[in-house]
Amino acid sequence: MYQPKTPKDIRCPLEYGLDVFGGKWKSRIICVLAEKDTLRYSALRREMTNITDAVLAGALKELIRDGIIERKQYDEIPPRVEYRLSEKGKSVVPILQTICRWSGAYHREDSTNTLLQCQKCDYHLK
Amino acid sequence: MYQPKTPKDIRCPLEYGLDVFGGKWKSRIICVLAEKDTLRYSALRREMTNITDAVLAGALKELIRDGIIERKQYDEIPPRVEYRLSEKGKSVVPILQTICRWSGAYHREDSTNTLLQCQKCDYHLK
DNA sequence: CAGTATCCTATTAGATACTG
DNA sequence: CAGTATCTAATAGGATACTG
Repeated sequence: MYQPKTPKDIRCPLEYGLDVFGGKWKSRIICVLAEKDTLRYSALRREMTNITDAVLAGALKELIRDGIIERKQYDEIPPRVEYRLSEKGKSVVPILQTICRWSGAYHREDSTNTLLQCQKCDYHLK
Repeated sequence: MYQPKTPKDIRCPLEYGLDVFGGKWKSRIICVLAEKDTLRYSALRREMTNITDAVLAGALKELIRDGIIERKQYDEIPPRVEYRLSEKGKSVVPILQTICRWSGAYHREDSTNTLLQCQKCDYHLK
């Protein structure tokens, strides 16, 4: 997990937003949860393809801290933890779709390297 | 300037978009150029407050490569170079404003640490 | 003036092993 | 199962000096 020594100088709302859903994994996590609604930790990791636990757990913590996703823990054995978007989290989805739609015109898929979870995204863009 | 060894796995339009205007400086540069229209290198650096040449020049190169800004060089002495948003660059401004508007509800300014160039942004949010 | 070149640090991301 | 603890690697970002 990562922890900056200096508390990150976020100096305007725009920078705050880009920090909340920027980075390599956060937007993917939000997209997957937007589609699947509720996922257990292991299912979420499977959807992400190639993320490691250290990185996934770190990203989830930040998303929880920023109020984007909610974590619900069931005290069972074996343990069960479910993740889903909060209302705030759901409110960023249209923004991500807007970015996606804007980029769609410029980012032509080389077909060898496209995310499965973005087929939904492409569908919405038609 | 920075140059990744592996060519960055951008796997969907969303990731492309976040790459184009994400990072610490790119969105600021776009905002400043959206407001000032055309700026020389030195004026742009002045607007950014605390950016170094190495970092500014690197960010500008990426923005040019991605077609967001245009560079016009006048062969004078002393040299003059002007930067401005391309049409593609102008088309991202509404997206940045959307993010800004979304974040505005959550990012409460601590007033000690707010960007000058975001006063315009705040103005638009009223 | 408008950058490059070089070196350095901080942060992000990844690999691997381990645990309640 | 759902993580944490460590360690390492890659990269974004920064400081400083220099140049056509």
